[in-house]
Amino acid sequence: MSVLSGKWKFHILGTLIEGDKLGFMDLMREIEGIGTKMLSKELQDLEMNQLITRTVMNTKPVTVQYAITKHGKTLEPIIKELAKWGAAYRDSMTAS
Amino acid sequence: MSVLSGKWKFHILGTLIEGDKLGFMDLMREIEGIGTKMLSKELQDLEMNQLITRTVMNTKPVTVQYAITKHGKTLEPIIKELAKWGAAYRDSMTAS
DNA sequence: CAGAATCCATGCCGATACTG
DNA sequence: CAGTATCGGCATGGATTCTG
Repeated sequence: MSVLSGKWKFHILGTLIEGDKLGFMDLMREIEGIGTKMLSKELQDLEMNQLITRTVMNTKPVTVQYAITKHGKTLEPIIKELAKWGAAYRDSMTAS
Repeated sequence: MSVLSGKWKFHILGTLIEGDKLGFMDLMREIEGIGTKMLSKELQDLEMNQLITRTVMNTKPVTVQYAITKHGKTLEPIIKELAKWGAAYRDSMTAS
């Protein structure tokens, strides 16, 4: 299941699930810490695996929209669980 | 949530959840493909994060038992989901 | 059996600069 | 805006060997 490898895949998918239809810059802003290279690479991976779609708009400064596919949505419960678990995990660590 | 990074963490956790109390060799056999270095390293990671326990037995050739902790069990639903998803994903790819 | 140690290849991932 | 190109560091992870 190396489909979900990479530091950012889950985060990207999560962001895309919440806010449908996001542009490149939107993702950059939401994810915080990722660079253009990583983002575009991860995006390509996800597109290849048909978890997201990439749509180039015919506007002036050129915009692109990324969105979750039906297939990608099947990951929603997992991502939600993962997010919950992550939060709970952090809490339990506050015994520092 | 880089706690779950590394290629094998999920697989190890999954194996440990199904078959409670496994030795080093058991894991090697179950996981197939992993080497002693990776296995012991991942195991240490997981122990540090308190997801598994490591118990050294006082037997002749020395055996060690690894087991899931209560904390680790909270990951069970996620791992199960992930496994299901992985299977479904593979199926959907059989449109090659 | 359990694992640490060593050596080494791959590639992940980051910063910066450049293109359409 | 949305990337690609390039350079390079550092971590990941594999094969093999060695220890208690």
